Amino acid sequence: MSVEGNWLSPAERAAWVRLIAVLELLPGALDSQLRRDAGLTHFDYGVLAMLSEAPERTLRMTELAGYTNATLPRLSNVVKRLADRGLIERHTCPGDRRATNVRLTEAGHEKMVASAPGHVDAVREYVFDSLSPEQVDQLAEIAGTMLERLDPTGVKRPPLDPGSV
Amino acid sequence: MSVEGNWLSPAERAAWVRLIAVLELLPGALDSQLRRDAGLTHFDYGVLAMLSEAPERTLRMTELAGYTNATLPRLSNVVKRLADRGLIERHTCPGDRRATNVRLTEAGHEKMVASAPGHVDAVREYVFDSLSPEQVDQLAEIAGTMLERLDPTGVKRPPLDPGSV
DNA sequence: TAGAGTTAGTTCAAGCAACAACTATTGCGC
DNA sequence: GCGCAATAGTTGTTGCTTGAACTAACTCTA
Repeated sequence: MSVEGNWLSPAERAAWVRLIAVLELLPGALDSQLRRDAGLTHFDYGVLAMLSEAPERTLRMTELAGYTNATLPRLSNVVKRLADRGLIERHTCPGDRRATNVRLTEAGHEKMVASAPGHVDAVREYVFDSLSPEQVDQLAEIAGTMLERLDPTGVKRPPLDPGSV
Repeated sequence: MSVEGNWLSPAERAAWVRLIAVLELLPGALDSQLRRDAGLTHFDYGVLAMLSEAPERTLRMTELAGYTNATLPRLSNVVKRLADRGLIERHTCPGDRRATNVRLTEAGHEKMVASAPGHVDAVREYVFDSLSPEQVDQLAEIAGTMLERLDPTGVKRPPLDPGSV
């Protein structure tokens, strides 16, 4: 590139090219597995997973958008499609009629139960099987640090209850 | 989720939810900066960067697709758009008339020189500024390990010359 | 209790990506 | 040499994401 100035160091560059490649390849790999085995996008799966952990299996659109790191328009379309398939329901909130509560249906819950194991296997295969326990902790630390820059307000982090995937 | 079986450990789950969030947010953040400041997608930028490091600033389509982790149809469209803007040129390879050689033009090189510093700043801001040198090495190691699972043949790794971003 | 401003969500147009089908060129076997 | 398979790219269709309006509902203030 021959541009002077504050360039990346060799160590940073090595980390960067690999991170970029992971960013490009991992989402596609996860999408392929879920789409093939469950007919779901990885993002769809995340929506269902968040709902399945929420109290009453219900969340408000804005809250759900925050947890899934999505914009509201994007979530709106995804939720519409999932509702058409009967996996979730939409109810206007009685208290605030601007708001919409999204609820996981029984069919949606069964879908999760059926598709989760295969997805977990894929996550293990692509990510955790080849990492040492120390590396898992390092990854959590590093990704958490990045998140504080990417989402400084921290709005977009779920309660971190149990069992997300 | 209440599904028995080989679930993720708490440590793995902590790493996973953070990694997922980074996967969702970082590409968008990089895209926004480049689109706003340079009128380029992050993928566009990667294409130009790869070309700027190649000998003669020229690469074959298939080779370039490998380096940028893209499918050939996707690259074909991107290259067409970049060529329309005068940033690259396409030449049928004299030796093998099936093949297309893509070359960075002088305008394309100037575009890189103009937009690289701002992009590097963004990369620093989102990723490296808040990581220790040890974490940078750990990240390189971890991402490299994942890549071996995601791209076992290793086809998709560039020569790792100097100055990629 | 109006009116201004804010919040929640949907919809619309434009652009990009994935997958499949297609063309053109090359190389190999007989 | 002739024909078949493999290689290198392109094109076209469909679906999804994004960003910008737009509607509806709520709140705060005068």
